[in-house]
Amino acid sequence: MAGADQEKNERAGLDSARARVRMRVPSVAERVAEELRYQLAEGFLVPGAKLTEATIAEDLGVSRNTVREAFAELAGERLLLRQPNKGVYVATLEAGDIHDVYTVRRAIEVSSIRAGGSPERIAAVRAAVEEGKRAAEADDNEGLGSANQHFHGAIVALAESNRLDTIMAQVLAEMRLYFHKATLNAHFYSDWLAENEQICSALEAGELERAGDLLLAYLNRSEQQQTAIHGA
Amino acid sequence: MAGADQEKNERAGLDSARARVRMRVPSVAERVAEELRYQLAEGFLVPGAKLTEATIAEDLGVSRNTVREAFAELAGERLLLRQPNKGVYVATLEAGDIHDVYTVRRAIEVSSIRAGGSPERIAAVRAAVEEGKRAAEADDNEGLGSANQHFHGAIVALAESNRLDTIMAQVLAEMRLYFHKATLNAHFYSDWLAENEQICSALEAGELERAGDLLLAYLNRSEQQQTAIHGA
DNA sequence: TCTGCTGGATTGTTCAACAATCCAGCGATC
DNA sequence: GATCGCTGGATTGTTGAACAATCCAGCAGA
Repeated sequence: MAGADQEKNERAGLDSARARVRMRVPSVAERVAEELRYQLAEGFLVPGAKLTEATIAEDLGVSRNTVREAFAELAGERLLLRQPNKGVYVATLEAGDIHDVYTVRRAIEVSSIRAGGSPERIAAVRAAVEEGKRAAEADDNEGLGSANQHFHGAIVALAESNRLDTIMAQVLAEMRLYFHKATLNAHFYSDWLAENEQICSALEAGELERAGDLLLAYLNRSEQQQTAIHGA
Repeated sequence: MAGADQEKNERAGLDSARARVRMRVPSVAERVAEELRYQLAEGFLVPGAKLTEATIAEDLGVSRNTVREAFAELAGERLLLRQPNKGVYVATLEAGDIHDVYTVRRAIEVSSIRAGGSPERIAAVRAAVEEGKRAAEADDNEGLGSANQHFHGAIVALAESNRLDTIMAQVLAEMRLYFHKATLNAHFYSDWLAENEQICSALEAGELERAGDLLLAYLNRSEQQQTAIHGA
């Protein structure tokens, strides 16, 4: 979910014996942002809804200024839209946004898979594929969705780039917000479950070009489907 | 500079006759962020420098809370680093950051150029190349740097993706901060001036694969050079 | 030399206030 | 009846002050 944040206490340089872990105590503003992110992902807050500073502040028992800080963060992630002097609204799908999001995904996912990755990272991709299979067997729609996100997240993680990871996390958060569950009718799943398997196999076999092509084809098709469902 | 922001008043949907332009009056916090971005790009604030809220607030004649908001924005862009309870510092180059940044650039630049673009967008790339030539003739080091940034920005703009554009703008801002002028010794320039020309020609000729390969090679070499100069 | 304390400085957060802006409603006018 | 202008209420933008929490450097003492 908020996978974009937890790498802040990365310390490649090990301090002698025990690496002091720097006990992460999120600030209040961060916790507010986290809570809002959660509500957005879960569909409590639907696109277009207006968020009033005072209301949220009171609901969460924090100061209006703190809420403001959280808003700024989420606006930076494109989850909220700030309209000066009017208020902040949950982001809505504008014309071209679907294409835009998929353009980003094509860029970073295909590039990542084409460069390959360490065995551990590849294993993580495999794990996501298996996770999807298990969810399918268990008829767990919820689980299928997140398995798919894990799959694509793991692909980007191949590149071992913090920046790409956070970009991907943000894009996935956007997609969760826009395409919330509704569009995940089970008839899609059979398609990409098999396809993820294929992509993963190609990756494991070192056929990076083919893996990239398959992934690209998938993303193109997925964009078409989403565009067909929601407006252009 | 802050090319990441001005597209906020985009209105594809034209309102009947006169499109109301929505007179952009940046909020105070935004102006503070803008000022800091400027000072960062210009080298007034060097990596590692500490920014004290109260000081900046007084210097710019704004409230501490407002400075805080600006800090949050810049921290989101990775230009500042927030260390809880300690303060905010100008971002410094950590181990692996160079590779990380170039990984992002490879992903989005190569992907963008491989997909080609409209004639107008291609013309913009050409314009950046010519801008570089002129700067070279005039021995304008400053101009050479920004021409190069325009070139790579124009390449990403081929994809016509707001999201990719802002990502690229942020990456370029990071590079301005880290590699500020110092590393731009003129002997590099002859290299990539000719190379930009080649890439642009290939693009104009529709030889997208070749253009992508050239660009990729350039980015790899550039990464090596930067890594050689700064630490790993 | 190490330990532990302590005071000062800075950040994190809250609160209250006020200016600026927007919006809906409501007459007044043509 | 539609348009214009006003007005009042609500919300945002920004400020200033306050206080708790945290960090850090310096210092006293073992």
